Amino acid sequence: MFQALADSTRRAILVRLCEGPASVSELARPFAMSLPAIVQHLQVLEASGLIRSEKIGRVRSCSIVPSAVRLAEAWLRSRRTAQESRLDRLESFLDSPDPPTTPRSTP
Amino acid sequence: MFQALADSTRRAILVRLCEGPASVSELARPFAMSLPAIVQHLQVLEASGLIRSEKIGRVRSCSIVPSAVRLAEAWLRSRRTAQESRLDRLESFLDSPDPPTTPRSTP
DNA sequence: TGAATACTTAAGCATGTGCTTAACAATCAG
DNA sequence: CTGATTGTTAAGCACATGCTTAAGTATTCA
Repeated sequence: MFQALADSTRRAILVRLCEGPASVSELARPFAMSLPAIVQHLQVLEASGLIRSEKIGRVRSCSIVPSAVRLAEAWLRSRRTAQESRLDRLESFLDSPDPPTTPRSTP
Repeated sequence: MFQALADSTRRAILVRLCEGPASVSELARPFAMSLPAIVQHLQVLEASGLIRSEKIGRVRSCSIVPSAVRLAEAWLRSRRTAQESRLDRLESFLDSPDPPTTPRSTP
């Protein structure tokens, strides 16, 4: 999933899809890149679960999967909060003027 | 940055660093991988801004940069909320029983 | 000083990734 | 049916990535 997010073209496609579903050629339009290249990016995005797509007639409509984005977000948040709560514990330890567990007195 | 997050070894290193700073060989210990390989991963992580490191004597101490993690998180959140607010607007549009801007009557 | 520790640098290699072109479906419009 | 539109498949190529080993450098300790 982070692998899928690692490419700037794919991120740009995601940004576009935030505005609503789009077809393959619609997604390809802004890029100076062949259509098969875009299709490959879409395959990576779909394999990662970040988007889904459905083919109706000859046009494939792609849309974002918010729950997948939320998943990546949650991973990062849990890393960050783990780190921050560690800092908080350290801070409160350093701030505590006279911890009862420490026999030494503050000079 | 997402590029740096794309590798599972690097993500595992980040998870480890959430528990506090660590030296290079300390970070390398859990992995069945040569030390230079780990150093390369650390270079990628540091170049992306996700970690920083400082060499004291002969040991390099690495630690996480929470603000960078927050940045990646914010990117994902803004994508997700953009998408969700779009859905909300659609929903409220569909729910509105009689929009005053629409001249047609509901049959 | 001399050996052990803790990295660092450099070179090389296998595999993965992002792109291309060319050729092939499949569907819709006239 | 014809031909334009929309996408798909396949092959191939250049470069990036993740690893390795071998040979350094710097720092600490006995």
